[in-house]
Amino acid sequence: MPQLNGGGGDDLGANDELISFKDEGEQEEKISENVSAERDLDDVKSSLVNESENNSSSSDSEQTERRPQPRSDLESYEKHREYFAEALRRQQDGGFFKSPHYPGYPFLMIPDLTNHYLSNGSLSPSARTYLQMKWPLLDVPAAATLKDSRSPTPGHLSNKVPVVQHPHHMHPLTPLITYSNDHFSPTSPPSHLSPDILDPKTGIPRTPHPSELSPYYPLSPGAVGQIAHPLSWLVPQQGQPMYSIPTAGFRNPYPALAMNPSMSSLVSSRFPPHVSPAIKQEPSSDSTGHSVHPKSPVVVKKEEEKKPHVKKPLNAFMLYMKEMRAKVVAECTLKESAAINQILGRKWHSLTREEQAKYYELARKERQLHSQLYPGWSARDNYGKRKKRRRDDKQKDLPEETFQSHPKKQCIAYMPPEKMCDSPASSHGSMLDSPATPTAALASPAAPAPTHSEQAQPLSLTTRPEGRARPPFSVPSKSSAPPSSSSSGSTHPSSSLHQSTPLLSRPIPFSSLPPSMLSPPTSFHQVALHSHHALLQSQPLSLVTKSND
DNA sequence: CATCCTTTGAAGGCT
DNA sequence: AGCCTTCAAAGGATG
Repeated sequence: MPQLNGGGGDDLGANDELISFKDEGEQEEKISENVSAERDLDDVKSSLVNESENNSSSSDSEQTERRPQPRSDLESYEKHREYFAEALRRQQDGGFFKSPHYPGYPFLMIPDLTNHYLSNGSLSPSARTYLQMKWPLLDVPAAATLKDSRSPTPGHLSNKVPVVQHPHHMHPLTPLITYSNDHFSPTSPPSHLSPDILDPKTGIPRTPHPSELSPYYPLSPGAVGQIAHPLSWLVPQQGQPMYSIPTAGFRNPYPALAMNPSMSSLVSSRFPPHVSPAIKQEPSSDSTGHSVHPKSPVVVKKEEEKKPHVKKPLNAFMLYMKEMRAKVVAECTLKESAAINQILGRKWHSLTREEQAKYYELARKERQLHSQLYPGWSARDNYGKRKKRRRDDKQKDLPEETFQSHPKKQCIAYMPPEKMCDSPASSHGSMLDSPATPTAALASPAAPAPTHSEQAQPLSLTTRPEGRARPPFSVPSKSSAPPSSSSSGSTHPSSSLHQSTPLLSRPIPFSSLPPSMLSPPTSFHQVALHSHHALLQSQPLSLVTKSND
């Protein structure tokens, strides 16, 4: 599926996995893994065939391909994942997938999303977005709506949970997807089905030669704002793009960047074209280096305000949060982000090393992309962008580590409502262990990942109150911090506040185990984990992270 | 309306 | 080197 291929040499191609078939061998392997559950596949197949027979309204006689149901019957991509996997395989073998969705465009290219299923079997938001881009008629329920029957949507939430994830509510990794060069137009069929790629004579899709591919996102200036749906995904939230997408039309993006097509599509779609890659270039100089008129502070200030705010790339946890938030929100009665984030924080710790590694890798690519787009950008640039220095103020107010004087509401307020969900208080623990969390070790793919035990175990389940009395397994966070544990953990604001009272608690033994021993989990530390877990669970847990005592 | 809350991770500045 | 601060997302709560 060439039009989905990000093109060769895309070292940023997080999405290569997703939609390109560069490494067919690998793809094949993944696919075969995916379809190895023959029984499921058979079920799906027969189900699809039956449904197809019942619903077949098309007169196509070419039933050589079993196919998923048209929109109304295709409940979800997930449901038919095996089918799609097989279709994909066939496609890679040179065949085509016959789409029932587009009468005029009989063939549909199947994206390989086999690696983008979440653990719950649903597609990742980025994959959803992709699907919605490519298959606008396909109902792809948002994660929030994919809850299985055991977690019915609370009535009061039902009208707030999007049936289909809003395009703008996309996963930040979406830009990493090697979107095809085509894009949607409200009035035209998806371009991947466009006659452009159909052989004009036979009507059969052909594989466009790379040279035939139009420039990625060949939008005319101003087109962005005119295309509501398909491109609105470019603007994540509240009209605010991930990396400040301007309303202005595209200009020639970043000639300085040697970008491959997929990269340029990202640039033109997501990153502010008028932000120079060398963002720190002297603003008072024009492109020729000539000095321009010195500007008054007011003008400079205005221009600064005009300047798009290039945000920090999302880190692994942020990416995870984006992906999982909707799900957690849907499963809980909670809506408050602070509480949700606590849950997510704990869930994050419960992820396996591999699961986390995925996000670290994606975050790394985000950063890489970001740094290529904005070589001169510094996180420092955004300092002060927030309205206020709340913590500065707070710390001025708070003499020392006097949590007790913490005036704000406490998480404890969230305890009751979420028994049903994976609340921070419900099982293993608070995030207070986070300061010692070694996840930073994963920051680089090359870096040794934290041990499975470190991740899977609740770590220090000590909540703030208990935390003050040190848990048996704990050691001061600094003493045995695993390689690198980086400041990360101990650096976030709340933990900073807590630093004088080491809460935490990281179990000693596992952190020093060699990774080979830790992953996959051995019976040894599974047992250990279990006992540790049991111990911790026996302790009263609280969401209170900042106790008053 | 602006800010806080809450999480983890990354980055930069400071000591 | 290690510590500290800020920001990234999110959206209800709060002042």
